Amino acid sequence: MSDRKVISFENIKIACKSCSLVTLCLPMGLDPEDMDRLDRIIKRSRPLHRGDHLFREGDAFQCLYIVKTGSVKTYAPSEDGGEQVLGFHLPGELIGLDAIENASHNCSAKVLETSAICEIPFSHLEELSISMPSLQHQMYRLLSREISQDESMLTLLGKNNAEERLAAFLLSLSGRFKRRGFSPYDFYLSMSRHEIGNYLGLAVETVSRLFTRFQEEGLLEVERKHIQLLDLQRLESVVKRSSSDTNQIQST
Amino acid sequence: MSDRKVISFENIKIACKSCSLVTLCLPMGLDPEDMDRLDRIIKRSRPLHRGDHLFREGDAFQCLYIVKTGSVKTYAPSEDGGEQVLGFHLPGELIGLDAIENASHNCSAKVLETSAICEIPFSHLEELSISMPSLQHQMYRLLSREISQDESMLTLLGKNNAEERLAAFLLSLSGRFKRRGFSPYDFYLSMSRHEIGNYLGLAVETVSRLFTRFQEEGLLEVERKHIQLLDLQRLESVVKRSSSDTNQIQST
DNA sequence: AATCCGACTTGATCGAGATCAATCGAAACG
DNA sequence: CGTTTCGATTGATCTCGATCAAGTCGGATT
Repeated sequence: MSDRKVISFENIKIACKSCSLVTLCLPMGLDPEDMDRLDRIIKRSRPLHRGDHLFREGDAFQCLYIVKTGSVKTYAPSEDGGEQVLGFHLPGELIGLDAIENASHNCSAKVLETSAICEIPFSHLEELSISMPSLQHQMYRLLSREISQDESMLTLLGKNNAEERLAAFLLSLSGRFKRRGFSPYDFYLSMSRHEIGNYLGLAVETVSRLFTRFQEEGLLEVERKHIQLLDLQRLESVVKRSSSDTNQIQST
Repeated sequence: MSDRKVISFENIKIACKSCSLVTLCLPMGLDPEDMDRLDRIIKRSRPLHRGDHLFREGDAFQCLYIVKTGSVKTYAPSEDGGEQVLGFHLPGELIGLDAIENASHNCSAKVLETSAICEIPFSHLEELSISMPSLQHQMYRLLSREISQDESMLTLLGKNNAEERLAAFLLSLSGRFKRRGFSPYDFYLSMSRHEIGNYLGLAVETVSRLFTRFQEEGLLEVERKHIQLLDLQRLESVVKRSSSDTNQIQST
């Protein structure tokens, strides 16, 4: 009990109510009693390591997953070994929502670095949400948010050029780090240039060149995976001046 | 009561249990009693006409909408008058799910042709789903399906070229028409070339040229908005041979 | 019937970003 | 500690689809 190692292992198994993510995670806004009930169905396994899968495309859908620490990427593999990266997931973010419908996963999820993950058996969660309106409401909200995010990603891919896409990506990470109490200016990328390019519909070389260019323009400092954003304002203006006169439709 | 006009008007206000869409719409799978309870909160207004809005970006979120007849497009307007088309919605499809989270719509919805629409006040629906587990389950399924669809759209935009995108679009329409009891081979497009291009991240001219090319190749017959798909198999193979060696990531 | 207007088509040209190729450099490993 | 490997960078070239520029066609208006 007084052994340091044991204590640090137990930290991983911390309950929701004591978890620093409680304000932006699934149990957000539940009253203490409801949070305890939810807490009881959540499984907290030992940490996963770089390259481990939470699930693979085609696996039976059993659980939703929440990143507690570390990061995860989700991607849709294609027959020929290629893949489309669908998202990068930071602490507090829910993974697997797209699997509810056909009861099997239609994407894979792989951890990008040593990560602690909470597992939530969906059948229990659904059961619980019948008798817990606030949890049901929270589920609707989170599902809806996922849709909104995918839609803005569709707009990014449909309307924005390479430069705007990368700037938007960096700003998204920045904002999410900030909300989690990390620096919005200074962080490490847990994904490769390849994965960033894949996610943004760009070639690796393009991503690499853009990092170089952004650095030359004084927007950021980059060294391998270490990123320092020097001018958020200007980075935002890179995204804003998007699609100014492309693909417009006259209102009919 | 015996007046033809009244009867035909009442047809629009047909209850879920008598609606031909019942097998692929929100009430799908509910038992008769539950279906009646749901039915009672659904509003069926008079038909809307081409160009009418169901809602606009920024509107307070009150209702979900279901297309009963006709078709609707959803799109995200941008300051400068441009827009990103997010989807085209056919009978039985639910609209507005992305608005639950922040209680206001973050896209607009406009009917493409004279359409009958069912309105479902969300607060009532949520209330109802507390005491109706099957409805809650159905909502989870539909929200999850929307996420899956957006994700495959992301893959389409991220990995597929113009030809593959248009083929995929036509096949998607074809399949959805088929499920609704319409011909999967012969249909009319309710959206313009502009809107198709916008949706697929392509210029109008590209869409137009592709229709011409597909016709030359004997894949389809096109005349204005009238489309006849002559070879679904081959059209599928156009989509399949996608992203064969682009943006692949070696499994690490 | 004339004309007007917007949707669509077709052709010519251009450019952003993909692809190809070479090199570098850091981490991993025997 | 040298060697291997894989990610990242940089340069050169090519290509798909955007853009620019005319036309064409059909439906609506008068």
